Amino acid sequence: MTVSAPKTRIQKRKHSAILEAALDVFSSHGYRGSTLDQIASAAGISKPNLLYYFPSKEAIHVALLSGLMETWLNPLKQLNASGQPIEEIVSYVKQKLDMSRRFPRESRLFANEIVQGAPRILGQIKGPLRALVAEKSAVISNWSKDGHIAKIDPTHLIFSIWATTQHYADFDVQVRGILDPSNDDHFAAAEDFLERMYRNLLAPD
Amino acid sequence: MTVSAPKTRIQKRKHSAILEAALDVFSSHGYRGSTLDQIASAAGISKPNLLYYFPSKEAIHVALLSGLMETWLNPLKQLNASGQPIEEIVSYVKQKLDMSRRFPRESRLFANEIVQGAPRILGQIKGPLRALVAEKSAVISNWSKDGHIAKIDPTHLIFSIWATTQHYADFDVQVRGILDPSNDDHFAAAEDFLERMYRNLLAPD
DNA sequence: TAAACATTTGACCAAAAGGTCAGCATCACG
DNA sequence: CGTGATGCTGACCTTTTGGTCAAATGTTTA
Repeated sequence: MTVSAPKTRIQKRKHSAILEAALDVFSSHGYRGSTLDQIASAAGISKPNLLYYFPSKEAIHVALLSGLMETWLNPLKQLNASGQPIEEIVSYVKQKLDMSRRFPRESRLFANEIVQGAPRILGQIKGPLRALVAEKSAVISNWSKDGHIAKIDPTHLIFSIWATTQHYADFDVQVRGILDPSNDDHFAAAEDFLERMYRNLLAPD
Repeated sequence: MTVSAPKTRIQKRKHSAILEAALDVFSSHGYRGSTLDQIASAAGISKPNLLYYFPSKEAIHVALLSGLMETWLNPLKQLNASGQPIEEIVSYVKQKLDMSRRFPRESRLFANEIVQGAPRILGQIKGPLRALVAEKSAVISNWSKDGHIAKIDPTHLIFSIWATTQHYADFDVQVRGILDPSNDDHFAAAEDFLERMYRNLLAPD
């Protein structure tokens, strides 16, 4: 069904046009709130044509999620056990915040999915994500043990980084509704705040 | 239509039964993902009966959201300008975390709504919530100015508290998928972590 | 260029879902 | 205990939506 391996030029173009449109639609209305007609229309094609490239609505959603999972995990993968501990973590925070700024749709896509129980990516969470967090938690734990950073729970540290950075993408309307709407660049202030927070937290006792 | 002011005993009971059921359903599937049949069934009544008490699906959703908004804002309202600054803020963090533990459905209801652009409560966000945040930000700013706490951006402080505490309700499946699933009480560890993080952040320079 | 293959779509289908309504059941109260 | 108000439901309606299909159009290549 051309799903797994697009071959021709036209297939590649349509494939990515559909995924781009689907990202737009799914991220702003959630899975159930999105319709094939919306996605097709956003991609500039007809609904049957859409279903020529993907066998079902769910297949599009799954393709999006698993295709983006890698991108999403990448910053954490880069956390380097041989680097400067505090700089490594602060750099991770900044990268995550930057992803919220540059890829808010991707963040909201995952947020929508997870808030509703992650029915389609629970496996990825309990598998690769869990393993990655375990690995990097161990790295952070060692930094704690060696006195390079304060003794904190590494997993909850990671959770807090996800929460504080993704907040600016996932709850964007709330952030904008509360801050001065004319000021579009709340990310600079957010970065200052978060850098300070994590440096204070991590400074060894 | 009995919507605004339930009178009889039976109306009161059914009204709250419906809202309770709707909270369950809406919070786990989102607005579009929930059906009147699901809600009716969860409330133990028929769909026409449900529509006897509420004029529409949307009316139920709106009733839920606005009814819960007050509860949701309450902890922040209690932030006392005359109290001990750091203790006031730490206490706010603990209260918010406790709400995530005790009322995860309510948290997810709002999360679902806001991630999708808050179509039904944007007014409440730009109105009462914005005003409350402005008021309490001013309080925190004064504490900074008077040297009782570090000089940090008060609004981003509030955002970070919302993000880190609500994370444990909104992204519950992810948290459970990553932590040891047999250990059900990650809230204790979360509280230790967050208390430490905010005390370190707020300690005056 | 013509056969083989790929792409596209209008028309259609069945199921799901929000909502209506006429009439039956039940309750409160004089 | 009778009557008016309140509560309840099966049957039905309409719209939306995911998905199918035969036929038409476009592209590739021997």
